[in-house]
Amino acid sequence: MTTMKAAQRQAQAREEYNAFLAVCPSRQLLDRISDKWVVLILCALGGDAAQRPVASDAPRAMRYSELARLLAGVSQKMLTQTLRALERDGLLTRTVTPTVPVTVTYELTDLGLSLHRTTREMRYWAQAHMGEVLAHRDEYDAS
Amino acid sequence: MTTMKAAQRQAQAREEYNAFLAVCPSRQLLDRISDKWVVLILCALGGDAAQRPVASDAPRAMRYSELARLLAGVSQKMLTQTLRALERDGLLTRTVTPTVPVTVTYELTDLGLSLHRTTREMRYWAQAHMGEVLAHRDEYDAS
DNA sequence: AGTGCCTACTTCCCGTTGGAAAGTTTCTCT
DNA sequence: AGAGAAACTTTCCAACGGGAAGTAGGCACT
Repeated sequence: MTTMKAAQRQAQAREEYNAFLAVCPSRQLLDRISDKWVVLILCALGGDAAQRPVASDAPRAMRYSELARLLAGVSQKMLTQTLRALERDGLLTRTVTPTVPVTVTYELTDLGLSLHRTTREMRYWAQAHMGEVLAHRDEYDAS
Repeated sequence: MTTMKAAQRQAQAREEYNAFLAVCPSRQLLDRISDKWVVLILCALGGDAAQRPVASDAPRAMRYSELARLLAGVSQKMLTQTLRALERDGLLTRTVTPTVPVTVTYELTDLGLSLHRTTREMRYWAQAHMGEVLAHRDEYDAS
C-alpha cells in the first residue's frame, strides 16, 4: 500500500470513486471542475490565451488583475472565490509579494497542470465546433 | 470555401473564435458545456457508467428515467432542460416511441460523441485525483 | 364507468448562488 | 492632505436551480 506507484494509486482510486453517485466525493469534485470560471482560469494559467495553439503557449504565473482582464465578464467576487477554492484543492498556488501596492500571482501546480490538458480541450472544442452548433440551433429553432 | 475539409474548417474556426472574449459565441458555448449536468449526461450517454473503463463501455441510447436514475441528484426540471439544450445544439437526438406509456430515448450524435471524449477525461480525472485533492484540502484547512 | 397507474414532463414556490457596484486597506507620491 | 493603485470584501438584488405537486394520454383492472 505504502509502496504503490502513482499509476497504481490512480487505478485504485478509479475503483473506489464513482462520480455518478451524488454522495461520492469525486462527484463533488467533478461538479466543482465542471464550472465555467474554473475552466477559463485553468486555460488562462495554462498559457493558451491565444485563439489557437502557438509556440509561445506555456503555463505561466499571472497576476490577479491580469486574470480579471483576460477573463472578460468575471466579477471580482467570483474570481477571488474560484481562485481560493482552486488553491485549497491544490490546483494552483497563490503568492503574495509585499510590493506597494501588493502583488498577488497565481500559478498552476502539477496537479492543476494535469487538469489543464482537459480544460484546454474543452475550449478548443467550443471554438472548433461553434459553427456546427450554430447551424443546429438554426435548424432546431426553425421547426 | 465550400470545398473545405473538416480539418480546415476547424482550423479556421479556431482563428475566428476566442472563448476568452465575453461577447464571443464560443464563450457562450464553453459556458454551456462547462456545466456539471452536461458533463454527467454526456458521460452517461457515452457509455462510461462504470467506475472505470471496461470493455462493455460503448455509447448507447438511454431512456429519460434511466438517465434520471443514473445521475443521482438531478431534478427532473434540470434534466429535461439540459437535454433539450443539448438537442438544440445538435449534441444528442431525442426519439419518442408511441408505446404506452410513451418511451423517450436520448442518444449522442457524432458531434456529441466528439465532446464526450473530453467529458470522460474530466470524470476520470476527478475520480483519479480525489485523494490528492482531499489531502490538499486538509493541509489548507489546517493552516 | 370509474379509479388507478405509468412515463415524461411542466409549473409553482422559494432558498441559494452569482453579478454590479461601492467600500476597505495599505502605502507612496505630490 | 488628498489622490491613486492592487486586491480584495461587503452589500444588495436579480436570476438560477431544487423540491414538490400537478398534467397528459392511454391501458387495465373492478
